[in-house]
Amino acid sequence: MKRTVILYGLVLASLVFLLKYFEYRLIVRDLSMEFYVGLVALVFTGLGIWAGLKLTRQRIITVGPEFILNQSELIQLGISKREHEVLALMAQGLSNQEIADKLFVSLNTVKTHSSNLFVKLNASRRTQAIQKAKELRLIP
Amino acid sequence: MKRTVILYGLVLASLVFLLKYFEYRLIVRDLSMEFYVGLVALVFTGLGIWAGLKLTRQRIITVGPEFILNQSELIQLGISKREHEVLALMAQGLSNQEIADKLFVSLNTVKTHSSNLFVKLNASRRTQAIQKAKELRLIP
DNA sequence: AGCTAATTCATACTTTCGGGTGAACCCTGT
DNA sequence: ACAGGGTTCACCCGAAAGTATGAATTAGCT
Repeated sequence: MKRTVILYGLVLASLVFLLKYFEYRLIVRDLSMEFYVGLVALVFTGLGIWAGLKLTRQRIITVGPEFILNQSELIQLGISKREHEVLALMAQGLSNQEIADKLFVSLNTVKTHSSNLFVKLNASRRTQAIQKAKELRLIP
Repeated sequence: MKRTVILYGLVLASLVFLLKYFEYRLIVRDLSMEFYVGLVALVFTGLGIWAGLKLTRQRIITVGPEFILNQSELIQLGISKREHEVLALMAQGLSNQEIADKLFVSLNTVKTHSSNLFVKLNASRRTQAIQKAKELRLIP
């Protein structure tokens, strides 16, 4: 990323240098103006393509295993922190009792959280809630 | 893809047109040569970036949602076709009754299949089975 | 044809889930 | 100080899920 920007700057600088040189030759050898501009256009098009690909290649690689929490959807559905925790543990295949133990709360509390989750996610089963939550990128 | 190339051509053509116009102004108003060339460079850099991204976007999309069934693991665990079907429907958030209806079998049959699945996947809950199955790439 | 694995179904029983209701206790912001 | 949302917990009840066991049928393989 940084290297790409620096490289781009270097190429730009050297091109400015070449530009001046060609400008001199333009007067001396009377090269056509269109050719000169066309060359610049061509070079910078290639440069643009290269820079664009370089700058986005990172994203391409990290598309697979990357997880970005959809916070807006989380807010939209009104899912609280605790509920989100329960949802995540649910998706890992834990039972309500196991979730309760992990969060140091009672089984009933977990039941309340999950019940609220099902309403908010419009689901009637935990498996359905997990499926929907994954689609909405609420959990990895 | 095709549209991108055509669009690129159109932008190029209109830029040639603008070029001629500016060339005229250059003589009349004596605009700086460096400014003129800089403008062309800038525009074509942007154009290059845009074209490059457009032309490679197809690849980016198909990287993520690709799913390759892990057949060897499926055989290793001794999971049958029917069991695999049940597993897939399970992961979609369906209840045993819904799976039974979809496969035209009785609820008891689905229960048998799922019970066998849990043993083979070493899971004690359907959510756990789903989680493990996804890790092993048995389901998308 | 005979064997094996897969598929199907049933019955009975236990455990887990999910729905409904009510209530206490914090925080936070007005 | 009070309202509101979040968190916590309890009790009850019915539905769904999971366990165990047994058995009939079908399909593939030798």
